[in-house]
Amino acid sequence: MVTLAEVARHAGVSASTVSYVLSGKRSISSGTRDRVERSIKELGYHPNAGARALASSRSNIIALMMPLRTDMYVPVMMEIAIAVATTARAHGHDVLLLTGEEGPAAVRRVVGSGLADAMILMDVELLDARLPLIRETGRPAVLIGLPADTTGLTCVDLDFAATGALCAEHLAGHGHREIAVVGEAAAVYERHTGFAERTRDGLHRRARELGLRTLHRPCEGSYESMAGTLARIFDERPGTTGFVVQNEAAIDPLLSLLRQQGRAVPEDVSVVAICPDQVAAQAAVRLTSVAIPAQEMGRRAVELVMAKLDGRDDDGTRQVTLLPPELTVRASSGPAPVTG
Amino acid sequence: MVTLAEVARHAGVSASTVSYVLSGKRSISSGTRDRVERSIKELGYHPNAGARALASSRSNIIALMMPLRTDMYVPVMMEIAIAVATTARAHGHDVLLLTGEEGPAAVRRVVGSGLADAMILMDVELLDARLPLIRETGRPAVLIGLPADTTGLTCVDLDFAATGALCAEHLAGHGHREIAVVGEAAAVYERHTGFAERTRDGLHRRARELGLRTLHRPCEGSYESMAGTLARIFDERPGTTGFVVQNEAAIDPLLSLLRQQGRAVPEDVSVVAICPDQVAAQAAVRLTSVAIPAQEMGRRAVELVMAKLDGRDDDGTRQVTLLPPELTVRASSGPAPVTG
DNA sequence: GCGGTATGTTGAAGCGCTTCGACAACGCCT
DNA sequence: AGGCGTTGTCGAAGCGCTTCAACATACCGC
Repeated sequence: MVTLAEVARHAGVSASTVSYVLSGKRSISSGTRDRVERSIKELGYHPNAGARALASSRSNIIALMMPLRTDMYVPVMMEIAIAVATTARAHGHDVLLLTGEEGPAAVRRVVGSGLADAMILMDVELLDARLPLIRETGRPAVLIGLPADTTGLTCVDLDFAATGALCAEHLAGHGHREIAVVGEAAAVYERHTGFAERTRDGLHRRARELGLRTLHRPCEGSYESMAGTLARIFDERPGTTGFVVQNEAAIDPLLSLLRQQGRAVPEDVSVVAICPDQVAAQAAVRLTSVAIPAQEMGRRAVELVMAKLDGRDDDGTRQVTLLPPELTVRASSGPAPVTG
Repeated sequence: MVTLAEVARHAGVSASTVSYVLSGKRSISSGTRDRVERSIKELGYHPNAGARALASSRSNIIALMMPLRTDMYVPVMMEIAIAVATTARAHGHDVLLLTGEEGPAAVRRVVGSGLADAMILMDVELLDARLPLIRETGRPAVLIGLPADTTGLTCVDLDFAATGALCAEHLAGHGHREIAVVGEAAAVYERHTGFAERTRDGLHRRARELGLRTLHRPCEGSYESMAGTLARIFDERPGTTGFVVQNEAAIDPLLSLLRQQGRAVPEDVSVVAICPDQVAAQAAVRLTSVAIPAQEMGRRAVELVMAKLDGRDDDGTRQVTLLPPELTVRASSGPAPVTG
């Protein structure tokens, strides 16, 4: 392996000069810089990451903690992960992938060893066991998701309450009076992952203001469970004409079942989904949907982390970034059918 | 931050002794070991990763290179990634997540800087641009997938040729004579990601041996493209009674469309999918399928990497590990309908 | 032509760990 | 009792980089 010293010798300068050329922390005459850069290229030099981390106490790595759960919608996680990795690289950082498996201990390990300069946590629960650690270590961290108490924390998330409200408004605007919400799997609510509850509550509140009747039912993603859920919904509220689906896995089953039952979308029943645009566009009926801005969330999280690492900490204000939901009208929603 | 030296002082031993307690590379009397371990716990010591990497030229990090593509089935990738991370942790290693974005340069960077001790590459193409680098750097690497030329490389993959053959056998065994294969998106074949072609070829060969007529059609995952593909299949081969689906995204659309056309599964038409078990079990009809052992692939890849890092290199033999396919019979396949 | 400020470059001191060779202390054998 | 191999511990030399203080040089106004 080529070392900095060899580059220095080759270029006829001192090691520190090479270092300053690399980091740009000191001004260097363009002549020297050129010579050094040429030597670097010629020798195929790559700075040693360990030595760098040791000397500068900066690893240029940020840790991304992902859950292990399988009841979350995986493509969204993946999209966030990729956005995080891509954005981090654009800032000269790499991403360490941590699974939830180790739990809070992973935070301690990674922070304690100086392996990562900062962390991004996904799948945050309302009372997340990792939060105390994050607060006490004081290492830069950004959460994707919203815990119950956000004091001292920086969070990014879609504004799910507004998302729920937006869905209610859209359906109300088309004259629907009774709507059903196909929620996430029951386990998601039990675990108190905030987003599902915030969506539900935001939707309920706005629906009440608009005079809508709502019915909220959790649902596993499978075809069978969707069948059961749907039957119970129409059983309890035969007048239901609008659906909001939050569990992406339930989308295809729902559309299948509705068609099977002879209910046309959007003529008889309108459907609004909360899902990535790609999913909405590829479904059997092109779905009116509120997008989950996975990429944007990942990107923002990294930007916030970088700001902290660079010490431009926005006064510690505006700690919670809620992305405004955007509803795209496609082919699955329309005026409520004229009854009676 | 607590350092090794402080632990040593606290325990009344030398720094090297603490180091040897930690690494176990030298025998230590149980008395000393206890004292050191107690000090470590008491002081909350975590070895500094950078210093360790510098001194030992081992970072205890393995890099996982994932593609950025969106035409691959994401959940499988994710499952592999998580299995890799989990298994790596069990071996005391962490995982660095690299996206395809940087391309081959990422290999050079990560290897050159000593950031990672080894690499695992996913989404390997037949003529992958990363392979020459891998070969020349000589760093331990394992591919998930099979390139055209595997000399000097270690690979893990599902035996897709056998998978295709197995599907043909299953359908032939039930008396089907004309079968259609719904393949991956055309882009996947154009990119020459080996698995799709190997499945196709394996299936064709066995089908010919068994006297089956086959028709292979690539298919994007969307509902619309599946509709088009299906129409063309029945147009060209009205007698088709068996389907093999390789594109997971096409599964739900296919089942929907078949039902819509009044073709009952499995009475009129049998369907065999190549997909993760979970997908097969959750579909509208529980699918007879060949599982994609994502977890197993991730786990194996890490085990192989670890073997290389530990110098137990299995004589360099058995470089290619092909996992045997397993077909699970569920509710979507059965005897071919009696014609005439 | 002088003090003073920029500007460019350098030597040396670590960063916290691993690891090698040395060494003491302790049986054990003959 | 003397030499032997074993076992447990230590000191010191780095690993390759960053960064500080110091220095050399050039340039400015007066």
